[in-house]
Amino acid sequence: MDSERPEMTAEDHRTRVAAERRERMQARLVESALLVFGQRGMDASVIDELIRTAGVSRGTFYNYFRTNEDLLLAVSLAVSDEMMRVVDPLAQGESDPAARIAAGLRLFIALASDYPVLGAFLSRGGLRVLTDNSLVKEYLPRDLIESRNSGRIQVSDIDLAFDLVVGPTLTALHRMQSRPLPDGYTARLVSGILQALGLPSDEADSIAHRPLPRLELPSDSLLARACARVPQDGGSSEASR
Amino acid sequence: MDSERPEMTAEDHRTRVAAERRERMQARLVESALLVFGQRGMDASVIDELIRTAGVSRGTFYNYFRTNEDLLLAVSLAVSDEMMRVVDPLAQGESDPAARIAAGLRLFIALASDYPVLGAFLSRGGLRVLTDNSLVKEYLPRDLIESRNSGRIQVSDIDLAFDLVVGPTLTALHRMQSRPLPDGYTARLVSGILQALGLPSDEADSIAHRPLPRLELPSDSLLARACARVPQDGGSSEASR
Amino acid sequence: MDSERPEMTAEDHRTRVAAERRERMQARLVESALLVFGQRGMDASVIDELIRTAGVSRGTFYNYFRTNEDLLLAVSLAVSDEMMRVVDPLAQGESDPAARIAAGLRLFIALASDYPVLGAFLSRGGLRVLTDNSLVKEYLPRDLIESRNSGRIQVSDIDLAFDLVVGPTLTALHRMQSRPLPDGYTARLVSGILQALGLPSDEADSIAHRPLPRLELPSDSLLARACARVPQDGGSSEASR
Amino acid sequence: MDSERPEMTAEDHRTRVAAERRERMQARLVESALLVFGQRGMDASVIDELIRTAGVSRGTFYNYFRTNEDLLLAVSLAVSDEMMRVVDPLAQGESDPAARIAAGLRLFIALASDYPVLGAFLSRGGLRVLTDNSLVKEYLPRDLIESRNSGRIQVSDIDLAFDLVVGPTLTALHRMQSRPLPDGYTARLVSGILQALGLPSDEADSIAHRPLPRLELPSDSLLARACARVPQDGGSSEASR
DNA sequence: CATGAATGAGGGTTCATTCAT
DNA sequence: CATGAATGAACCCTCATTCAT
Repeated sequence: MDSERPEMTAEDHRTRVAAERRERMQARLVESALLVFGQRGMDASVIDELIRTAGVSRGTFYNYFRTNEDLLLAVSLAVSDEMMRVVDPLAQGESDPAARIAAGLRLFIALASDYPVLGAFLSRGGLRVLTDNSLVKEYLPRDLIESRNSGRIQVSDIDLAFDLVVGPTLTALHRMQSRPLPDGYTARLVSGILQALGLPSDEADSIAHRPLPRLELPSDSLLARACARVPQDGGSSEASR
Repeated sequence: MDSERPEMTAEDHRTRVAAERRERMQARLVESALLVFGQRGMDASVIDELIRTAGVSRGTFYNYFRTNEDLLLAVSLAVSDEMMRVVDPLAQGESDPAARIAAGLRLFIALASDYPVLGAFLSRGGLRVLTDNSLVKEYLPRDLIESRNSGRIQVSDIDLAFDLVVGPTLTALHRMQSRPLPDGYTARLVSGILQALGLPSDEADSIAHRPLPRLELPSDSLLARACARVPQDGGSSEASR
Repeated sequence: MDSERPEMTAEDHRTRVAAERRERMQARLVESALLVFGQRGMDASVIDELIRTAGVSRGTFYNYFRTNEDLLLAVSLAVSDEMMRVVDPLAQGESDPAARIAAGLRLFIALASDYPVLGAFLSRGGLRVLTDNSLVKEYLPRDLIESRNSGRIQVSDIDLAFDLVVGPTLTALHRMQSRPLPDGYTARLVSGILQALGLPSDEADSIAHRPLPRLELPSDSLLARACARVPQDGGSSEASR
Repeated sequence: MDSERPEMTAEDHRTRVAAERRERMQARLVESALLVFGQRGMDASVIDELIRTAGVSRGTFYNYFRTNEDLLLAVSLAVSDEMMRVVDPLAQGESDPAARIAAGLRLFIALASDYPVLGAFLSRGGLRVLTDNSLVKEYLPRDLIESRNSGRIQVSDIDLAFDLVVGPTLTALHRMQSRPLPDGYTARLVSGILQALGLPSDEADSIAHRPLPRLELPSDSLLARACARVPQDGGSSEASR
């Protein structure tokens, strides 16, 4: 992997180093933006605060993003991507689509709870951002459709099912911003959602309280790094699962 | 209330006329602000557009409101007030608290549907504004508590119940902004909500589909006047009830 | 002129006063812009310097002009307008079109010499601005055409004649910026121009040396006011006629 | 120049190769700058466009020029130099200084016409750049003085003569930017200039219409290479001579 | 030398708020 | 009280220049 012709190596090296630096800077900016959007909202004038948070010059920002919205888009994508990579594999462990939905929601809320920066971002962004998330945009409808087709849920209109699922979840994210969710809250919320979809209450309850696998962030996690930079740090939130 | 001493009458008259003028101006500003907030959101730069919409000078605005947020507050209060005056009396017709919640939600959504200006405003405002609304802040918890205490619903945590009710409603308001809700959507949404709260599905369905009284706006309605000033006017939306 | 109905008078008064204030501010800005453009050129970043020169806030500028070019246009128009109102009536005293051209050019150069602010502006603007001037754009072609049609000049191509006239004039404006034109320079320049157009040298000389009427600026003169605000003031320049 | 001591040769070689590379890079930058200045003017933000045009990195630019103005100076010098090397030898063929001036002007204008990149550059630069040009700054005054001293022209003030010559020429360059000069335009312009200087019209005409030698660019011509890189290429412009 | 990321001063523009008339 | 000109802080964005690799 190393005994190349020297002149190739030199150039390769330079190129690779440069690309890595660029990538790290981009990550640093996205990470800072996640913080700032969470604190000030998506419509705030953000650039000044961002570059202070990232410890970077004005010009640097514009070397990476052409505009405010560009940045928001990038953050949304990065967040979405990381959530999917973390939550989805765990949720896919369930073969029952209703259980999959339940697990996904609980993990999702747990993630937002464990990483308050994420919660703040999603809560601030509201439906606008939440709907951009692959987790919500891709996986949820897919699981809802499968649930309906296999008769697991009684709601035929997928849009309607979507509203019944996403609405309470978002409201919970919002609530979480002012104070941590009480013990068992999330499971009971999800149970309610399943009942709204037409599952019998005892079954909903049992599904919503199954033990959950442990969330594991990737080593280069955006969320982990972003949270590490907030003054009051978010401890673990066993309670909210 | 009127047979005063004659020499006072002239002054009284002047005072009363002035007060009425002031009131009318205030109403005009709030009405315009409702439009503008609905179109551009709560964080937008609003004042220029507002005074143009109201056909009023900059200075006049500041004679009535000290600041941007002041205005938002006033609009929220006015909206809240009118909604309560319209929806609540009708909902109170139900003696079953669960049915009262169902009727309230359906009327609420129907109102937002009939008066798109209201829908836009509430959707744009999200939980931030919705939670300020007396309808939601006062009446809903009251009915939820009563329902729980009388065993009509199985959710003991009122906050949780609140999330299960408000979340889907808000999501529906949001959905409505891009396209009218399909026929019967609202009733089925409310049925789902009731099931989430623990009602059996057949009972939830039956309650959510009961005939509704007709909405009647007060003669000096803020909503009616605001909607009358929008280019494409909102027709009646029987469908969404 | 004053015994109107009182309520009309009051409003009229207010309206008129406001309009006058606005007009004065606009004049002040244009006047300052004339200075600044003359000192820094048309492409310079001008707004900061302008508002400092005018002693006015950033916002005020934008209440009157939407952009840099807007301002340049306004200044060009104002300058053009004043020049026409000053120079043209005097030049029209001549019935011979060639003599009219000669008088116009000499007065034009004398004006730029007497009011260095104008000279700087026109010199800096070069053909771009000069060609926008009605004096040059309207009157000169008209007189050239008349001269040609009556056989006073031998150049049939009006564009060519235009170049032969405008070119040296502009160069003289440029020269004037570094040091005052020597005595009789302008007359000799104009004589050369007339010869270029085909007049015999003795006739050209005689026409170019005729006594000139005295320049008289309007009482509210933009040029006078602008010059009055320059540190080293431009004295009279008998020499350059 | 070549029979050095053998042990030095290797180093010499390296040195010479490096120097040549440096020279080629410098030429490439100047060439690109000529294009860019011509397209965007002297005051435009130029460096980004320049390095894109030259296909070179930011840093490289600063290895050759310390600043923007440095670059403009270098381009002016290079342009001036090439023009002199092309035009002057041909003009010196005339023994009559007036004819020399005429030939120089016509060749100058023809050059700007044949190589639109040059025309754009000079027209954009105006007197600021034109006056820096050796052609104009050195040769023209010399010929004017000789003409005056030998009684060929009647204008005693050399500055005045200069204005009468340079002014129309510059205006013609400007005109040429919007549309090609009509047939014979240049000759007639030059005839007018000679008349302005005091030559009789028939003589001026005859001098200005003498056949011209053909322009021949050096093999490593800056102009040729620059023009070759412009999308729509400048064909030959026999017309304008 | 070549490279291109980083810098930050500088200029443009908006908009909530004040205040003299 | 109505008016609308004036204000200036706050933002957005560009681009000449530097510097580590």
